[in-house]
Amino acid sequence: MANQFDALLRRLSLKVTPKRLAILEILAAEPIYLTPEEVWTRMKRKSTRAGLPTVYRNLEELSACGILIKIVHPDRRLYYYFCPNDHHHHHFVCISCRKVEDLNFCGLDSIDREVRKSLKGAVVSHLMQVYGRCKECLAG
Amino acid sequence: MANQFDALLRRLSLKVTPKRLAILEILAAEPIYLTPEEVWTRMKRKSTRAGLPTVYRNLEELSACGILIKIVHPDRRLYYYFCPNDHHHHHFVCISCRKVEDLNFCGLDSIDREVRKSLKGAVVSHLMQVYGRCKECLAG
DNA sequence: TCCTAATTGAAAATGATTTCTGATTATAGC
DNA sequence: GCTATAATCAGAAATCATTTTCAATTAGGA
Repeated sequence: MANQFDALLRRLSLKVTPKRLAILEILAAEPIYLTPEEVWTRMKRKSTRAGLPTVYRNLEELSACGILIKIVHPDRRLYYYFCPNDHHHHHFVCISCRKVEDLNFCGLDSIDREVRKSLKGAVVSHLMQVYGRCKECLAG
Repeated sequence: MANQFDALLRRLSLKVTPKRLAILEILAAEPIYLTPEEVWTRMKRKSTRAGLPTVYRNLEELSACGILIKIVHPDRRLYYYFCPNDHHHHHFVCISCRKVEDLNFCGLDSIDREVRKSLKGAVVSHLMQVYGRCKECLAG
């Protein structure tokens, strides 16, 4: 199996195309949230040229089936995509270098309990992003 | 003092204009996140006609100085604005009726401690939104 | 009241994302 | 391997929330 994502795509009955593999390789290579356009630029560098709409479509598809995580930038109206290697979806995002680090802490259990108890509602999903500066950016 | 926001605006050295007051009144009247366009529509109903750019400008300004809270919808690429009456910025947002309720629980202290200790980074800001169905929508 | 800077409206611009169309390509079945 | 076919693709054009521009108006201090 030339590529680690080959089997993953097949399992999800998505065709294994050079574009899809390139996108996944780029995102798997750096633990950073990238915009569709940044992924596209990196593809050109790797001489896997693709149309921007293709990049958008694939990122959307791959995040829809759970391979990638998609977030919105809270200030600019942009989508960012990230390839997590584990299943923990809470991140510390450095506002300088955009590096992503995992947060071991997840307060969702307490939140779920709180919503159920005092609001009598039901939690469907949640979004938690913590922004700051990472160790390296604080030093530099 | 004809209007409760009069003094607030003066304190922030923002001119007290009919449009600004109308926007604040609309948002203060319902505990719901509204899009700029929804605010604009409600202004027309109140016969305080304003241009859409004016609504955008004011919402941006008012959220910049902390009177309003601005979030991005995680799926559609829209801005939502909300007028909090207290200072607690964690919300439970009903995905059916869009009503906003406060969450007493805030895990930021623990997160801050975690980031400082194990990542050696510094938290600058955070975004937590919990989506679900409120009591009424669960019943209806 | 007058002056000046802030605010506003209307139209045009922006820019990320999506849609459309007609090629191209991966893969299942032979 | 070969073929059929459904998925995928590129490029151009469209979409649409938001922003900018600029001339006209207005709020608030002097």
